[in-house]
Amino acid sequence: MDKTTKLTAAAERLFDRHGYMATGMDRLTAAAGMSSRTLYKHAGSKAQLMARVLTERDRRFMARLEVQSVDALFATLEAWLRVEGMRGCLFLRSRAETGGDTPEIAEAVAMHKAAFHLRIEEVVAVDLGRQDPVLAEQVLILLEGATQAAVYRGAESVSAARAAAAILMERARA
Amino acid sequence: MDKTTKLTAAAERLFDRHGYMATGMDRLTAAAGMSSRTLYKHAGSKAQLMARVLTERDRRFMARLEVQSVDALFATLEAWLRVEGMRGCLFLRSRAETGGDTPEIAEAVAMHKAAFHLRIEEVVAVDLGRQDPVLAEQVLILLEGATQAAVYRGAESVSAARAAAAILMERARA
DNA sequence: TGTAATGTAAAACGTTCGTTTTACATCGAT
DNA sequence: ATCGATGTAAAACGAACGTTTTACATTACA
Repeated sequence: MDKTTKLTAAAERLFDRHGYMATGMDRLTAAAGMSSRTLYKHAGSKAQLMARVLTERDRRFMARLEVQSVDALFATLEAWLRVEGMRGCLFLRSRAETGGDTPEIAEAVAMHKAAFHLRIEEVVAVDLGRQDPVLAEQVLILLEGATQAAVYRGAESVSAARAAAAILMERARA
Repeated sequence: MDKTTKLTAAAERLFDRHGYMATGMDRLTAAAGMSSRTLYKHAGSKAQLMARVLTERDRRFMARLEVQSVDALFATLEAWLRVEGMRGCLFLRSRAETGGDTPEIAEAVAMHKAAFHLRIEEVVAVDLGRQDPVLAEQVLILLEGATQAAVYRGAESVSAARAAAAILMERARA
């Protein structure tokens, strides 16, 4: 396993579990199994490491969202949350912890959220046979809400969101 | 204005704007206009200050949620977000930044979210004339989702969530 | 065989962290 | 007039922060 990959994976796990700011570089070196010198050669800085974790996560997450129906979006989210854990959106969390003041992180978050929004608009258009920006916004809100609610309500919140989306889709079709 | 109140208000603003961990005590003393000695006399510790900010915010927020209809919940949320800013849920953010490992904070968050959930179930029951746990869960998800989406989509996300809730309520009534 | 790259282990950098302490001022109630 | 409470200003605490450096080992290729 590549050193950089191992580092990024370890960082993602620790950032998610303990928070970005609360995760020190010593904890990272221990988890990644490398010296701080090697870590900095691959990471550059903590901010760059955070940004790389986000772009890598964006790649993995968006790959899963290549589906054809709104219902499949929720099925995908549920599987994702069960595997990756339910501690809230790592993108918005990074933005909140840095106050949006770290350019490389703010940019990675903005890119992801723009792609996320666009993908949902596309899936809604395919599923519905026409564009519907308001409905897409509602689906986005249900996905964000399920992610957020799952933190304290558990994975069943995705089922509730899924059912709500089905109702909205049904009504939009009629 | 009471010293403790002033401190709590300043802390809430800084925690929201820059993040909990990224806000140092020196920044707090400057913003609250008091020496560190006085600050610690009133705050106890940073964790206790965080917990107090949360319980105080819970009080203010829940007071606004004393409404009789689901639609009013969204009207209230929109007004809240416009006044208080849209940087995500301060409760879940505190939990994420501490990894849930600080008991007093984890407890404050749990209390708030339990009260929040209960209030929504009550409002749904009043509005609908009967209990509907699934619908209440969906309204909760729409409220959480609008709060989260508003961070990058703006306050109009609340309007979209509000319209979605209206559709779900209408269908539940039929 | 030798050299350049890549790694580790560990100390050290200066800064900032949360918190406590020291020394001194102000002020209302007795 | 004084005592106790309450405040400020500022230094100091040890620990942890992100980052760099020093000294040394391993490996791969010319």
